Amino acid sequence: MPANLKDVAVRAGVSVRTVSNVVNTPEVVAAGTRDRVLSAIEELGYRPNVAARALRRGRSEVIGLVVPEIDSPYFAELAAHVVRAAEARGWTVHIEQTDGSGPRERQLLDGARGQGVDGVIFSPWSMTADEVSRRSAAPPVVMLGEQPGVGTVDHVAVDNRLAAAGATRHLLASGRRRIAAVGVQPHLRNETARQRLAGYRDALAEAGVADDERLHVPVERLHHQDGADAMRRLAELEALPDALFCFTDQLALGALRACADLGLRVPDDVALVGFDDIEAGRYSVPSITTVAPDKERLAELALACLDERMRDHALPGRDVAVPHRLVVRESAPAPATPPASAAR
Amino acid sequence: MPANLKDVAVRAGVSVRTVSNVVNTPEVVAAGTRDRVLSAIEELGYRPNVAARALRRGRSEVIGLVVPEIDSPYFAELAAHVVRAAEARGWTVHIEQTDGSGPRERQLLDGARGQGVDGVIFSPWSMTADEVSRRSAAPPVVMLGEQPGVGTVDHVAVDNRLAAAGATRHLLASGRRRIAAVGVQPHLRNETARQRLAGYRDALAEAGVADDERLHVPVERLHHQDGADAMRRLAELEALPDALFCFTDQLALGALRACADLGLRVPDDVALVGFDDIEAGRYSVPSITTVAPDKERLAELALACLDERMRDHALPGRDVAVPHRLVVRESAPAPATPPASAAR
DNA sequence: ACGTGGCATTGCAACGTTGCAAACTGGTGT
DNA sequence: ACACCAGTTTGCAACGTTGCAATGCCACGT
Repeated sequence: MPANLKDVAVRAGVSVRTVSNVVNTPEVVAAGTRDRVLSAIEELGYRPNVAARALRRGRSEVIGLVVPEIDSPYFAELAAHVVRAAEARGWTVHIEQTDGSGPRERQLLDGARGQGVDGVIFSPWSMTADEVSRRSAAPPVVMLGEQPGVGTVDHVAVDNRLAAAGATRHLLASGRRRIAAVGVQPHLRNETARQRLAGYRDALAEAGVADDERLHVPVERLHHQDGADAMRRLAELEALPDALFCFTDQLALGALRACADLGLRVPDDVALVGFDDIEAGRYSVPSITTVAPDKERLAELALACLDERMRDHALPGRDVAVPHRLVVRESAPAPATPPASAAR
Repeated sequence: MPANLKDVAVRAGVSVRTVSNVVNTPEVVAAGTRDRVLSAIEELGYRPNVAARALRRGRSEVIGLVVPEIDSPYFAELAAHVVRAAEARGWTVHIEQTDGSGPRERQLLDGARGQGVDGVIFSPWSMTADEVSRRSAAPPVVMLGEQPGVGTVDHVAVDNRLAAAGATRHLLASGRRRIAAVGVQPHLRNETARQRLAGYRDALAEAGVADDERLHVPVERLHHQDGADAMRRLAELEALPDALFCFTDQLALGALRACADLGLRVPDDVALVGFDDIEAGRYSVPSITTVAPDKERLAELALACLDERMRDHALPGRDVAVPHRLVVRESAPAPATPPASAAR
């Protein structure tokens, strides 16, 4: 049976309240008393009971991290940063997976209410900020990824449209003209995919390249398999694309695999750009050119938002931008290297 | 302010205790009363306060998952299974990262005591079962990975020695004779690495192949980079190895990348076998032959152990085996395809 | 000697829930 | 008519902590 405040108090010959003070506000306790209490704590191995503390204080110092799937490299890397940043604030992190299901997203968010989390970092798949805002009783929520309307929740994200345009421009600059967009999700209200498609179109329009809808490849999920399937479908077109802008690195890695199977050389025949800068893309052959969001910053900013929002529930929804950069690697090298078609 | 039992009780015109009964043991409440209470719960959006419940019951229905790093694909995939299996039991999962630091492992395990977790799934890096057992005040712990002594904690793992021997035998069967072991950790008490090395040696001995210590490559961590570094070091030997048994897929993927840089063909010049069966290894070029532990089963068995141990803290330490199989892919194909050296 | 102020310590109550055991209800058996 | 029983419902207390406000103590100034 673990020791409680009372056990420590008896041992140190002080009141329960004084022990509590030593634990929480040591500066108000006289040095002598403090030392005596600290030894008693040490001897008994006392640890505050978090349940009692949470009940009394009304805060648990626990936040929820709700993601589609923790085993997708992007979310795994993000989670690592979130856990580290949370720890720096003295918070612990509960992980929940929505498995990319809308109903489950709703259910988890509703459940969060009583689940003793002080706030939630939510990476939505199909829910929008509006919908989240309407669930009034829930604890503060910070959403990852852009959102169309500004509800009563914050959202923290890279400027997906700008980033996608940058990636596409990079491909255009190296002479590619038939650029596919892999990762479109027409049936879902997934704002991130929407923005990336918009950015892709911006860049095409800028360059005066026609936006060929046959090159928009929808996917169910964002796994390797979906990227591979997408590439195979593209290979069936009468004219092959000369580049793919994949909405995630995982899709790009899947497409890369399919290229190998199809006998297509990357980047010579097809250039690939991904998004997320996951570790695997740095070591693949060829390595993946990608849009790298500053994930550490993303996590830190999300927690900072949550922190403010926990202090003041009435805060209006905010829109926080996270820096990103294009990391040029082998799958879509810098323009100096023209595509094989131009070289011949 | 969220509704509590009292609010519901007032609304339904019953006592607090009856509402509690409806929530916890509906079968003892008369149907009429039950319906009235349920509507009140619905109307007020009542959710039990988990902190109060945990305080009163002495159980939080939260377990901790302590891993070196959640962003390593193996741990990410494992975590996904653990979270799903925990959810099926009505538990939530609290994630902590040790960053592969011994002191942090100890600190986190000690901290777990008061942290309101009912149990811990611990994937150790350098701590042994003996050490964990000695921390008496901690909640029940189930360790992932084999352990030398049987302390008072359970451990759930594949038979690493057997699995490693199988992987090595596969390489031997296809004619490889200079097989490197990548992932040795001599300075650490990492039992998993130890067992895999032992299995590798078993297979070599069996085949009458000398165990050349120059082919044991130590690594600091298990990242892609470490695998790539290992391969580069091996390439500096006077005689190149004709195969690598990498202790994790991530190391294998790193080695694969280094092979590309060194102009070595896989599997023609060098065959690769990994361990873990992470998703990325299924889509790399070439795909990675690997030892696949049944991760879903692993998670489920670990939780089952924890469950039993939570009911009976005095249970002796157990040793639970998880099934595994060798998945043959391109990086080390079946023996039918002899290595390039033999073919010439 | 006495009031004053600052510092250190304390007791009480409450957070929302559930274990326990008692109390109530209406119907049944004698 | 009365005791008894099963089926429902209830009140009280306690889990371990902390907010609040009050108390005790001591040295200082007048």
